[in-house]
Amino acid sequence: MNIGDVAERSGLPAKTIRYYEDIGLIRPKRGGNGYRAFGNADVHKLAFLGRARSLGFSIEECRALLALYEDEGRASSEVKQVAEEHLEQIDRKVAELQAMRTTLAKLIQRCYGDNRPDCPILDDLAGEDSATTAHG
Amino acid sequence: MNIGDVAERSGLPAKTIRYYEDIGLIRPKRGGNGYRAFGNADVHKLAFLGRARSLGFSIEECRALLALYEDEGRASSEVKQVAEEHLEQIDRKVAELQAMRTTLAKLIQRCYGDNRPDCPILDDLAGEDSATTAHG
DNA sequence: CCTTGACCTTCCAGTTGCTGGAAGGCGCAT
DNA sequence: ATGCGCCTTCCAGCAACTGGAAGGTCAAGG
Repeated sequence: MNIGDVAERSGLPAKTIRYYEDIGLIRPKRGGNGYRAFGNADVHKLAFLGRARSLGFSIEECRALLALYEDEGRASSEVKQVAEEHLEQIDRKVAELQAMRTTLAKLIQRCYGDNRPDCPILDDLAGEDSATTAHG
Repeated sequence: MNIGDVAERSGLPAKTIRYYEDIGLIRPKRGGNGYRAFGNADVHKLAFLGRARSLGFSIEECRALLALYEDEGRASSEVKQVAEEHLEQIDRKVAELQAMRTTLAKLIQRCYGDNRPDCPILDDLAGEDSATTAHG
């Protein structure tokens, strides 16, 4: 199978597949013409990676998950730990974004948004401590 | 004022301040020794930038906000629009993370996390369509 | 047989927002 | 003069790709 087919079947762009080979996530064979020659196992791995990435796992986490996947003797606790750490990471990120959201929404609400220059959003950013401020 | 003082007063690392000069967010003067010579206005701008960044505005959004801040004739609607677009961006990101979170939490819950190899998390990533699967 | 076009290859650069480090200059105290 | 702590510039690297240039390959059509 050539990279174009694999891209279609795995849902990943060809560029990304080449990149994944570069960083050692997959090791497709090569044909006599220099083209990558993928097998079904490669497609399967790539789809695995795509799903893991879509859950937000980093490349290194994906590498670890893939290794666990291929290790018949793994303990599911190892997988679970990777997943739990990632979940915590997500939760931290969500909390951070929610905090920003709260502050920003308050500022927006107080801004008239008309053609006059007075703006509580700018006032806040400028450090005028009116009411809302609660940054980083 | 030297960069060290400004870093302390603005809360931004010296490296970041130099970077902000590089990309044209600030334009401190220079003394005869080649050192940057900051004024209070620079410190103020940098603090503004720090707060905007802490609300998640991109550098380019910060640039726009700073320009609006310095434009006495601005309309607050312009500021509000920048802020509202950023708010929507945040909401999209939060939704994305929540979706990941939901899927991931379900998988984690179904994994025993013991020393046996069977693992619903890996099964899901491998594409075995049991129950939970719903990837991006 | 030759050309056309869609593939494939490699390599380099750019994205975002810094951060670290090397190599060297400046200013003050000893 | 020497040491220390500033300051300067420039180069590299992080994550995870993405775009594009320059060129090789392959199957089809004239």
